[in-house]
Amino acid sequence: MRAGERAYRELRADIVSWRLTPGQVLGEVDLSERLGISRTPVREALSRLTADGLTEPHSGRGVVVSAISGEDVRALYELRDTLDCRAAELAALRGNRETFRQLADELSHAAERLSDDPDHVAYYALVDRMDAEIDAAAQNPYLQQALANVRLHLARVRRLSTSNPARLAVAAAEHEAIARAITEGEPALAVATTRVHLRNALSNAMRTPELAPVSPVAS
Amino acid sequence: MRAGERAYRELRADIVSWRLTPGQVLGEVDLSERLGISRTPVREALSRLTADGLTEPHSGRGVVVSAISGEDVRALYELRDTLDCRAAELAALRGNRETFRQLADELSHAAERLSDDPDHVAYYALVDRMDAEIDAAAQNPYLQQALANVRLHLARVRRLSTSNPARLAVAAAEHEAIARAITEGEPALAVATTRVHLRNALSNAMRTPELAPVSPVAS
DNA sequence: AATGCCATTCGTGTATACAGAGCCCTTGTC
DNA sequence: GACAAGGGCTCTGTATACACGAATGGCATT
Repeated sequence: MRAGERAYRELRADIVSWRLTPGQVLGEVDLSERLGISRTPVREALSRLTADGLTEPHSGRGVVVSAISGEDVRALYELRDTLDCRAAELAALRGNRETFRQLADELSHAAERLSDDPDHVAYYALVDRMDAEIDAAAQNPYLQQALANVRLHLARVRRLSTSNPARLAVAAAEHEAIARAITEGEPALAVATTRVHLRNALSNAMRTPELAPVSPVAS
Repeated sequence: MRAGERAYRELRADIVSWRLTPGQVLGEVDLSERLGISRTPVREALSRLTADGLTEPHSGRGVVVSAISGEDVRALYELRDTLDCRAAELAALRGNRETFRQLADELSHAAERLSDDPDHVAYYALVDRMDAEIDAAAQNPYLQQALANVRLHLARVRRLSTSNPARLAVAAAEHEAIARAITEGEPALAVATTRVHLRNALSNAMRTPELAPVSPVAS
C-alpha cells in the first residue's frame, strides 16, 4: 500500500482512539521518523487529516490535533440528525425491504447476546452494517460522504462515552425500530424512530465528563 | 501566498468555470510547468481537489476532472434541501432578526435593479451574503462545512444553467420570503420557503441540456 | 525586575532527484 | 492479418536537500 495512505489511516486511528489527544503537536519530522517514511507522504496524511477536521494548522508550528468540546458534540448531533433522518427517509422510499427485514431480525437477537460479547464487537459490526445498508439504499453519494464525515468525528466521541450495557440494549431496540420502519416503507416513521434514537444517543454522550473542557491550544 | 494554495484555488476556479472540462487529465508535470511551480505544491492542490470530489484518481494516470451528470445534480439538490432547510430553520431560531430584515429589504429592491446589472453581480453578491448570514446564524460549523461542499459542486452546475432574467426575479422573491420567515422567527415557514425555492431552482437547473451526457472517461 | 530587541534555531514550504509501476507501441508468431 | 508478449517510455510515489519564516531564548536597556 502507498505510504501516505498508511500514514493517514494510522494517524486517523490514533486520533479517533484518543492515543493522540487534542492539542498534541504533529511535527512532520517527528512523524516521518516515527513511521519510518519521509516527510512527503507525512505531509499528504496531515493535509487529509486537516481537510477532515481532525487536525488544525497551528500557525508556523505544523498541525495539532483538534479539540472536541460539548458544543462540538451538540453541533455534530444536530447535523447527524439532519443527515441520518433524511437517509432513513430515503431508505424507506428506495430500500430493499427484505434486506432491512433481515437486519431487524438480527438486531432483535443481538440484544439477547449482548452479555455474551464483552466488547460488543458483534453488535457494533451489525450497527455498521445497518449504516452501510441505509447509505446504499439512499442512493446519494454526496449524502453518503457527508454522513461519513459526521460519523468519523462522532467515532471519537463514542470512544469516550461509557458503553453502558443497559443503554446498548435500548439502542439495539431503537435500531430495530428504524429497520422495521424502513422495511414497512414508511418514511415518516423512519424519520421519527431515527430522531428518537439520536436524541437518546446524544443524551447518553453528553453524560461524558471529558466533554466540557476548553481547548488547551490557543487559536 | 503559498504556491500550493494558489494552485488549488486556480485549478478549482478552472473546474468550476468549466475551463477544465470533465475527463480532462491533470498531469503533475504539465501543471507544474503551466503554473510555474514544482510538483510538490501541485500534488497538494490535486489532493485537495480530489478530497473535494472535483477530481478523481485515474489509476496510474494522475487525476481527471470529475463528470457531473443529471443524476449528480438530483443527488446534490437532495442533499442541499436537507442542509439548507435545516440551516434556515436554525437561523429562524437563533438568528438576529434585524440582520435578516435588512437582507429582505435589500432583496426586494434587488429584483427591481436586475435589468440595470447585465451580469447580475450585485444580485449574486447579495445571495452570497444571505448564505453567509444563514451560516453564521445557524451556529454550526459542521453544517456550514457540509453546505460549503454542496455549494462548491452546485457552483459548477450554475455556470451551465441559463441565467434567465425572469427566473432570477422569481428567485429574488423566494429569497426574500425566506429572509422574512427568518426575521419573523418562524422555523417551519423558513423550511417551507426554502424548500419551495430549492424545488424551483432544481427545475430550472434540470433544463440544462448538457446535464444528460454520460462521462467520456472509462471508470 | 520587567520589557523590548535581536540572534539562533527549529520547522515548514518548495524544488529536485531517483525509483517503481502502469501503459503503449512494436514485433514476432500463429 | 490478428493477437499476444515484451521492451521502452512516461507517469506517479517517495526521498532528500535547500531556503525562508516564525517562534523562542538570551541579552541589553530602562
